[in-house]
Amino acid sequence: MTNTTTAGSTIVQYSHGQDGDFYVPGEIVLTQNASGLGGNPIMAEDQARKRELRLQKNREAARECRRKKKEYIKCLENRVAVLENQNKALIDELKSLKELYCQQKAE
DNA sequence: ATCGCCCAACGTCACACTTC
DNA sequence: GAAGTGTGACGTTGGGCGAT
Repeated sequence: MTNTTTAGSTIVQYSHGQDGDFYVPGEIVLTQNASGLGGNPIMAEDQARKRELRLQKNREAARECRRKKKEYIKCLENRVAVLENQNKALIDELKSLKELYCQQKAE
């Protein structure tokens, strides 16, 4: 599976490998940032490298964030199931206690 | 076969919050 | 206060599935 995403003026491609996703960087487009650095190619390259690093970290952070969210939702669903069972049991108990009470009252 | 719709997963951006 | 981190919002993609 491959994916291509356009974000602003950059093109990002990624694919699913055996060990998860691997990143295939597209052409790095240097816009006004490069000229803002006085056109220094080393500084621009450094900026681009920093940006790639930040994007990669954020990509992993987003994955982890989604994983945690899914886990949290599963936890909540489990809790709902447990509470529903408890509620059912308490209703049953109340019902039998009421019946017992009515029987004793009739005697 | 293909079209349209829905869903899950993804990457990126923006922004709030935390850490140093 | 700058750098790092977590997360909501958004747009994109591919796969599944029913209708035609």
